[in-house]
Amino acid sequence: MAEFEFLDNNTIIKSNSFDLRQTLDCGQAFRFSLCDDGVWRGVVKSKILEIYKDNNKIVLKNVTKKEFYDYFYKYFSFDVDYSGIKQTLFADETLKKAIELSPGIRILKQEKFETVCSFIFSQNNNIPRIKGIISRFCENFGEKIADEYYSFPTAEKIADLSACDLAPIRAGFRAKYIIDAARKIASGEVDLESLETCNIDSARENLMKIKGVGPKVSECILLFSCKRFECFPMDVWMKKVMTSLYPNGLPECTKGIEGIAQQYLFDYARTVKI
DNA sequence: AGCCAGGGTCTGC
DNA sequence: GCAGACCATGGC
Repeated sequence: MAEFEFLDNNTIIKSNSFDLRQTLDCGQAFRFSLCDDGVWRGVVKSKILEIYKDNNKIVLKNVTKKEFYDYFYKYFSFDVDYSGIKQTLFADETLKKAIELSPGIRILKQEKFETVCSFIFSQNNNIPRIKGIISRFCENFGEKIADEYYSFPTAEKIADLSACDLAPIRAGFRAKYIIDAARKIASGEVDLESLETCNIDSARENLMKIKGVGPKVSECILLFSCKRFECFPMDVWMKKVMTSLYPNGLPECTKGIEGIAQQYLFDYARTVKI
């Protein structure tokens, strides 16, 4: 059976490694929400994405075959063999439990400037408030697409502002970091495009030229927008995981895909509250 | 009410 | 190199 079907301008996905809540609301993306009609909506590349589950299939509404293969195929990591990865990680008992809890997590390949800003906003912050700040950021400085839907602001637009212009979004001390990020990205001092292919340590160094981007935020950017699966963001939850579940370090089976293992463990830690 | 949050910077040893 | 204060804000 084919993994994808294309019908009436909708893309239909059949995969047992894709759960909408587990993927869109697991702390990697902050712009999706489950609406009252059961449809997940969010803005990606200035397009309102509508996704819902229909029996065993997932429907990407108004996404044509061409749009899917041009962009969303990689956005949703369908070029990644999740069943193989899960099989590899099953070698570890704890990871097996984590994966069985949330087998439908996928790491997204999100837009880079959006991911940089999102994880700068995330610093010393909680997920509900991160969403609020990002939402106000888009409302104030993005383009209106439809009622209550806005594109993510461009680096060029934000580069022309100053920190006090961001007061309405109530980002606190993070506002000045966003301005610094936008200016360095708009000027080319920090090249986001090279992050996917260049040496991983120079990718990290490059990102940390931005004020407010340290080790944890740079790992998140590389993992959630560049598919650098060896990156391993260490937040307070993952510190708990490491001290209580892996005092001797990560198991061998995670080698090269530490970031994917991390996302299962992050969700597991927050759900079972270890 | 007070602790905490997908941390980083700055200062002082 | 490393510990500790400090940072704005609001969710719970």
